[in-house]
Amino acid sequence: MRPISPAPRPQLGTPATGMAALAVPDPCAHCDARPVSVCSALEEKDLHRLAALAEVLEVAPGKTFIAEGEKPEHFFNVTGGTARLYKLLPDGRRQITGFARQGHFLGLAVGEANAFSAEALEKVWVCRFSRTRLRQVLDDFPAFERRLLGTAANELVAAQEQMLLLGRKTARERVASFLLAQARPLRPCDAPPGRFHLPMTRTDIADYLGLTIETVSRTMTRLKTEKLIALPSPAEVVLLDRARLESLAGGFEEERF
Amino acid sequence: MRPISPAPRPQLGTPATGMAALAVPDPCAHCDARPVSVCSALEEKDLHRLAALAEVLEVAPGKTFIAEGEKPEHFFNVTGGTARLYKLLPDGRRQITGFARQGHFLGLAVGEANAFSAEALEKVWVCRFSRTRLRQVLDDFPAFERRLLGTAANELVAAQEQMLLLGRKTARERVASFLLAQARPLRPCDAPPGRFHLPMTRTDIADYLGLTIETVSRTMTRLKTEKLIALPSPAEVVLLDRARLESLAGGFEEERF
DNA sequence: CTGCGACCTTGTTTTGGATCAATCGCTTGG
DNA sequence: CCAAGCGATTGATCCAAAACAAGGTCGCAG
Repeated sequence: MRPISPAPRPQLGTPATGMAALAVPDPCAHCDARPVSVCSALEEKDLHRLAALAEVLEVAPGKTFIAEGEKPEHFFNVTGGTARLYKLLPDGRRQITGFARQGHFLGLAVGEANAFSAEALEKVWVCRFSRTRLRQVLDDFPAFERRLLGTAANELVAAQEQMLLLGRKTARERVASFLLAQARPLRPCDAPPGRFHLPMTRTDIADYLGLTIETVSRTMTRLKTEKLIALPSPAEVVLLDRARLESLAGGFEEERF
Repeated sequence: MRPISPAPRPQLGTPATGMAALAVPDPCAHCDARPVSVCSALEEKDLHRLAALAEVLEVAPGKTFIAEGEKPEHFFNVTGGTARLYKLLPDGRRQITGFARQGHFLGLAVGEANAFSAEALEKVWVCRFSRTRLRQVLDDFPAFERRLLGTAANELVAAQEQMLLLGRKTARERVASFLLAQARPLRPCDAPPGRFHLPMTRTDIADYLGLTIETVSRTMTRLKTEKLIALPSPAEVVLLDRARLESLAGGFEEERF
């Protein structure tokens, strides 16, 4: 595993074309950690071969590029922007199962139907592979398959964490957990930013945390009045007291005053 | 993929030793479907080689064989019995993330710590591999790795379904979904039984569905008085009206009378 | 047989978050 | 400039499920 040196690399919020679409952020200089990605385990020569099998697409905000229940035709690597992944009940209740950012792999779904829908929150760039070629790709790139297994294992861990949140945490604990997760950098070794932008609406946050929009709003307001966070604007968050947020998110009893 | 013909195979509730520990139920005569399992994609000769790398263990009821937060030393294939998989919050709140039955694979966890604990509900038989040999096993058995990826993808789909349940379904819908899932046979092509045994307590069910024990009990009682199910004993369930249960579980509006 | 402990059920009260209902600020388009 | 529309916030009320509280049933050890 080493830097994919001379190839241009996409920045968050910029499109990526050709081979660059498969690239990922530079590994950390100290620990070599990178966000889990389709190709982060591949050598440069393999990247070129893989790029020939892929198409690069730009998805406009609000556009659905994976539809729950439909036959899976492709698999995707998100290279920029953010997408919401969700499931619906027949009466319209929605559960967002995750937000896909740069490096996220979509379409592992086995069987006859996609288990969820994916919709661009903001402009999204994806690198798309034909599903019929997946077998070929896996056979040709053993490192790719190994990496995919690692990706899936990571997602499974995240899904279990989310089940704990949805099944057993209070609204306050859920929002604290969410804000801390959003503050997590793409490369785990980077320092988490104290200030960041939320690309999703309050409705998205509510549907992700199993709450209503009103409860999300009230809870954020309360965290603000308690000086745990600041909200320069509804979509800008500043973490003012990370320690107390961590303790809240982890489900520790709240200290009494 | 074909039957592992002459090898003895474990029955639910019976121990398995030696190579049989790696075996799975007979494939369905009609569709060749089997429960997802470590070895269900392997040829018989590979099974023998793989068996040499594994130990067979019997886990007594109540015993924890994977502990959340500890360094993962092994990975497991459950060959009989049922285990609860759970995460805890510091104050003791518990979320059961799943129940592992015959064929379930445990320990894909990446990184330095197990993401959950696993505890035998009833007597459990597992086939255990040393984690340090995982790399070797994956390298030696490409079909194993492919199967593992399929397993992980299936679990991811189940986890997303559970997130929908925990985030957006009512108590009634959760219990209906749970009962139907418990009625699902190990081989998907088999007809689901109309009557089955619940190996877990009401407390386990509550911690799996994000409810309290009282709500689970009341909801089951109500389904019983409405003749959707019968409960010959607390642990024996008979599905009396599968269609209405499916509709309930799927989140369709309840029909008015 | 009796007493104990686990587990389950049922009744009552409480409450966290949902629901219903405005209002406020932006942005956009006329 | 104003109107319309959308997202966010805030307030008032409601309710599904939690919490609290008894009992009941069963299996088992003494």
